[in-house]
Amino acid sequence: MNLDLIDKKLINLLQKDCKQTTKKLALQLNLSVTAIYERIKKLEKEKIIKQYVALIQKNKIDRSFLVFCHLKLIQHSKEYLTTFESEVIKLDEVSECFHVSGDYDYILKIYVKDMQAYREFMVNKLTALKHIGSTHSIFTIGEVKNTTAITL
Amino acid sequence: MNLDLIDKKLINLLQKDCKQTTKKLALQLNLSVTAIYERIKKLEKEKIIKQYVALIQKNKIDRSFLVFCHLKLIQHSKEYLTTFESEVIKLDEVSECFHVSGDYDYILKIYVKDMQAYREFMVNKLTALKHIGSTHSIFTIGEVKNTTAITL
DNA sequence: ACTGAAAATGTCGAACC
DNA sequence: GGTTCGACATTTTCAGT
Repeated sequence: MNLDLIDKKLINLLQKDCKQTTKKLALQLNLSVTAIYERIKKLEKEKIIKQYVALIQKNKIDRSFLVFCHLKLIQHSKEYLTTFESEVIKLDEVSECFHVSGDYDYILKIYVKDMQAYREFMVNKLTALKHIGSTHSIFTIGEVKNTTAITL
Repeated sequence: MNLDLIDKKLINLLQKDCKQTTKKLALQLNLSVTAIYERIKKLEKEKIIKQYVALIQKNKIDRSFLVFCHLKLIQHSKEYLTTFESEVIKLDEVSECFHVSGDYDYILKIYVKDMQAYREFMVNKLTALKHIGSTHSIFTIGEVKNTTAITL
């Protein structure tokens, strides 16, 4: 699908606040409510907009300690990869997990309450998974930028 | 604020789909529409819910090449840190940037179109910033898990 | 927390530029 | 592609209990 300038602006606005009314969006984009309505429906149908979600302030729910974990498997057979992946998905603390190229195999992004909670997570959950070779944890000491929006 | 079980379930539901009607939420949680309505308002007022956003399918907008970049500054004076941070925030390609402990200073999460776009980003934007010592790029070859939700 | 009701929006068809 | 108009369904919002 081809996105024109208005689509892009619309997407940018919805990435900042998806609960604004079509009326408000229409005003900002100088179009009618119906036109905006139809563009949004199209973006949803084309799955360009894949989801509408609430974002939570993590420090208010005791989950603001962020750790990146670099992880290596003991071996790289397909079986090892898939079993590890299907298991790591289930861990609630792991909000992101990417298979990467380079010195290690995976990067995990982990939100927990504090260092003690991280220790418990490591001991009881992460290193309990099969086929794990080594891990390296990097602790976040400051959030400079953290957005879900891709500016078009 | 103290969250009871219903609040937690409500937050979990809104993190998956924040556009469901209060009616639908009420049914799932066995409460009246108004009760849910007031709980949501409370969560918003307390800033536990900080934002409602649309999530975009990145491959449909040519931004599905994900790179993690580990970055070191040449020096760690407060001035160097703050100027770097205020500059890196402005880069649209950088969706996340965290100050971390360890071998390097920052981890950046960067979404671009492809390797060529990444090269251009590096040459023209990132390494154009002041005070940068070294960078190390890690390329993502697979997305195992990528959620914005924190399960309560 | 609930019921009930008013106000606002969402939704969509139709006629048209 | 865009517009306006209109109408009904649905939701949001809130007062009263």
